[in-house]
Amino acid sequence: MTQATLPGLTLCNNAMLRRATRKLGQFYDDVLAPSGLKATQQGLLYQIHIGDEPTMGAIAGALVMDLSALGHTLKPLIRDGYVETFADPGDRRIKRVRLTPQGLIKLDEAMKLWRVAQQRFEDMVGKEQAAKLRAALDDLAALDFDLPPAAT
Amino acid sequence: MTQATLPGLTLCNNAMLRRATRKLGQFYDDVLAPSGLKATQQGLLYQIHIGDEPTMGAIAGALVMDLSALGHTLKPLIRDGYVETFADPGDRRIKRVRLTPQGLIKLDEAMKLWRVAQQRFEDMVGKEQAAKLRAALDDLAALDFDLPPAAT
DNA sequence: CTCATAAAGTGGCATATGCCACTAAATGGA
DNA sequence: TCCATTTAGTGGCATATGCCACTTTATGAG
Repeated sequence: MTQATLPGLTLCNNAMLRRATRKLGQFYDDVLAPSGLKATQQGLLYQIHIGDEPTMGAIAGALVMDLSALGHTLKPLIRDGYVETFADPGDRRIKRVRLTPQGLIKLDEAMKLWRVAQQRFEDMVGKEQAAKLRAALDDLAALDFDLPPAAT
Repeated sequence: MTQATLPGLTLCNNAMLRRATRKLGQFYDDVLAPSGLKATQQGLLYQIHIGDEPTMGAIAGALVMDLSALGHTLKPLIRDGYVETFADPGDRRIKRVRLTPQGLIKLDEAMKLWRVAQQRFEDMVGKEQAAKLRAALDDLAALDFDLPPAAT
């Protein structure tokens, strides 16, 4: 009960991650603002771009994101004409995604700004440090939390 | 244009951070589910708990969160009777926040689950590694991105 | 004391994300 | 061939977060 000695939330891996995400998100968003895209949208356009007309599921998987969340996030981009979807000819359950010409132009524009943000970030924390952090985060995203005990 | 050689979004510090946050968030949320709280809510209740009837601004600052976002996030917790607010007697612009008795009970319940998640996480990535990650994320949240060039 | 300005929140609007219940389409038997 | 099951998305609902325009209080000149 002596809350004077209670540890801060600095001990929670999840809370720290969210907090850092808010901070960095604000920074990248600020730099990307002139393009009219949020950092999340730039990242999503890029992910679509580097794929070969990826399916919704493939994108969601790559981004470790819920499929329905991806669908929601895609809506404003489709509305604004940056992205379009089409049913896979071979399997009509599957919906594929691609950038429109406008989307490609917008992505180029956003990438220029992204490089600025990325560079400024790495100038502050150090290229090495940044790479190490990304590697750690990559590992994190790949973890498999299932099966609590799983002994034997 | 040869997208075959385009680097994955693995290079974007921000994207990696968000991705890891989604992953870890799902894990902590899963473990906390029996309490009915999301990990963000548990973290917020805890932050309020360790403070001395903190002001909205103080909480937002500690969590590196927008003040209005905090206000929004607090609503369901107030609605569910876990948190209550009251005007500071000395400065009526200031609103202070505290847990209700119910909120304290719920926090205890959630903390038990949180420890399980935290422990399982550290068993997987290693206590050392987790601490290092948190430290890095803490530094990140403390960065000051203002003044781009700032030479001379 | 009076008013311009700063400080602290609120509300509205928009995106980010998740879960769940459903629908549509493909698949694997019987 | 026909149906139970699985796969891929959609829509609705709820929380997480931000920005911006205001409203309410304090404060600090004058």
